Order: sequence, then C-alpha cells, then structure tokens
Amino acid sequence: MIRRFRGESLHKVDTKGRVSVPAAFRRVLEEGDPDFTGSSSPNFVIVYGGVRGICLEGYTISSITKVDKLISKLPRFSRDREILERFINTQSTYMQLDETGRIVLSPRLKEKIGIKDEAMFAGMGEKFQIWEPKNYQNELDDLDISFNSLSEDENPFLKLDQLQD
Amino acid sequence: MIRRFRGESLHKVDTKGRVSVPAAFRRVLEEGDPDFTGSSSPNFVIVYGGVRGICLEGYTISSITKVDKLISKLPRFSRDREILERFINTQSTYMQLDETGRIVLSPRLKEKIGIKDEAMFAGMGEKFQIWEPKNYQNELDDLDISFNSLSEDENPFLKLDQLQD
DNA sequence: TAAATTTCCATGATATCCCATAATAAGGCA
DNA sequence: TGCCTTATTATGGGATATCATGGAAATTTA
Repeated sequence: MIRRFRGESLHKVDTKGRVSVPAAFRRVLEEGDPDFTGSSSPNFVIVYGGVRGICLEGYTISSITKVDKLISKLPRFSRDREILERFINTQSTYMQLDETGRIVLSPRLKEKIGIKDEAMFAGMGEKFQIWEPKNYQNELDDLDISFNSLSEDENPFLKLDQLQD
Repeated sequence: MIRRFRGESLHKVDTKGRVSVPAAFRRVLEEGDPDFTGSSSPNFVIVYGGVRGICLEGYTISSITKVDKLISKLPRFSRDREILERFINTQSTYMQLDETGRIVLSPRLKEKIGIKDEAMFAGMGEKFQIWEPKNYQNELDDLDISFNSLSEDENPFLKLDQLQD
C-alpha cells in the first residue's frame, strides 16, 4: 500500500516554534524519503509560497523530486521555469523531523500563515497542509459555499468518473 | 537524496564585502564539488552576466559543468555559442567559501547588482541567486502580477502535468 | 610601504540535541 | 467487558552545537 496523507489534527506550537507532526503523517514522510533508514528521521520539504500563500504545504522527498524533475525538463532559462522554481524551490525549505517527531516553524513561517500557538494539520493525499486554525475553518466554510453554488455538470465528484486511467 | 538549492535568506554584507552563504546552501556546494574533501572548503562559480544581469547566480562545479557541456554542443563558431560563452564563461568567476562559510563580494560585483550592506540569497534548484533586497522584492511582486494575469492554459503549474515523465 | 586581501579569533544569536513527563492509545488478561 | 499494563505520542525545559557576524592580526599585492 502506498500511504497517503489523510485526516486533520490540531497541535500546540511552543515558544520555540516546535510542533509535533501527526504520527500518521510521519509514517508517510518516512516511506517517502528514500534515505530514511529507521535509525534516522525523515527529511521532507515545506513549500510556503504557494499560489495563495495562506498555508504551508508539506511534500515527501519523493513527491517533491517528481515535481523537480518535471521542472528540470523545461528550458533552463525560460520564463516558465523561472516562475516555477521561484514558487517551488525558492519559497520552500528542507525540513527534518526531530527524534520526537517534531519540526520547528521559524518566526518567518509562522508569520507567513498567521500562526501563533496552534497549528492545524490537514492531509491532502500526496501532500499535507499546515493552517492557522481559524483560517482553516474559514477555508472549509468557503469551500462549502462555493461547492453548493455549482451546477450539476460542474460538480467535481461527478466529473471524477469521466476520467479514464 | 540529491540536495537542491531551496529557500531564501537575508544576510549582512560587511565593509569588506564579506557575506555568509546560507548554511543550507553550503551543503549543496559541498556535494556539488567533486574535489571537496571535508577538510577544505568547496569551490563554486558565480555568474554575474546573467540573462538579465540584475542578480548574481551561483552554480556548483558539477552544475556549471553541465551547462558548459551543453554549450559545447553548439557549432564552434556559431553566434549562439559565442553569446552563451560570453555570458556564462566570460562574465563569471570561481569562488571559494572561507572557513566560516563566507565569500567576498568585490566592489565590482556589488555594484553590478546594486548591493550595499545586505544581500538576499534565493535557492533556484540547480543554482542560487544573490539579489539586492529591494530588487528582489520587486521581482517577486512582478512575478505575482504576471502570474495572475496568465490565462488558464498559460499557467506553468498546469503545464507541468502535461509533460510526461 | 600603503592598500587590499586573507586568515584567525571572538561572541551573541539561533537552532539542534537530549532528557523528562503527561496524555493518549494499544494490548493483554481475568 | 472492564481493568490493568505497556507503547506510543504530545509537549516542555535545559544543555549543546552551529551559524552569522564583527574585529584584529598576518599576509599579499601593487
């Protein structure tokens, strides 16, 4: 089975910015780090620029590597490549879990998404997100509203089965 | 894991032009220098001509070697080759980190990109950039604006998935 | 020899490691 | 099924190492 990021959970952020990553997510990060040995802690990548820059996004090494490889296929000095590298490479950072499964959110990262002393983790399949709890709730509410205003043939659930593998 | 240049950070430039290279970047420079031994400091290359000449670009030895090889594939006396050699070979210089992880930016280099007493480092995957902080912020803003004005089929993120592995 | 560069040392700030404890979940057994 | 035992997880505090930065001494260059 290929494990994916699933579920949501709320964690304390201490005065040093340390926050526990949900145990279930750690398993995914471990599986997604080719260099993870069991004695070490897994590395991964946090992207903070995002298109909307309202939450942090965590990627396993293997999934960010996929993205990096795609980017590398673009011509070296093209504008497209520069844009993508700016968003994916510049506005991101390597992270490593510590022995107890925590990461440190720098003041800069906390400020980016408005986090104070609590962080909401949300599994999103190939990636996970870190939100300021209130913003997260707003996001859910907004999603509800815009979803309910969709006509039947705009409904993404219905579109799903039209995709062929 | 093949480490790439990721993230951004702001550093002081002292009166002698010395500036710390972000610790995370040093690891990449070390891995990218075939002659790096652990006791020495890594060599790398700074290109100051650049495509737009508004920032400096740092390459590991192994990634500049890749670029050099690509250039070598062009016909020896072609105009294209001459242009590229001018930008990549002529307008570049070898650099070496000192014991404490710093480099010295000569007055000439500082002037090239308008740096006074602060320098912004930006990871760009296979290379990194050094910017005058205000210019960097402008670059980000411009990028945001031009990104938001793109139509759906011009969006480089969406184009990414159309590239096959 | 003056100016510029490089090497060496010093220090505060930051981030990392190590240990401790409380809370939660998992498992075993009557 | 209910209770007790044992892992795992979440969180906190203090010690330690690394990093960013500044200044002085030694070396080179012009």
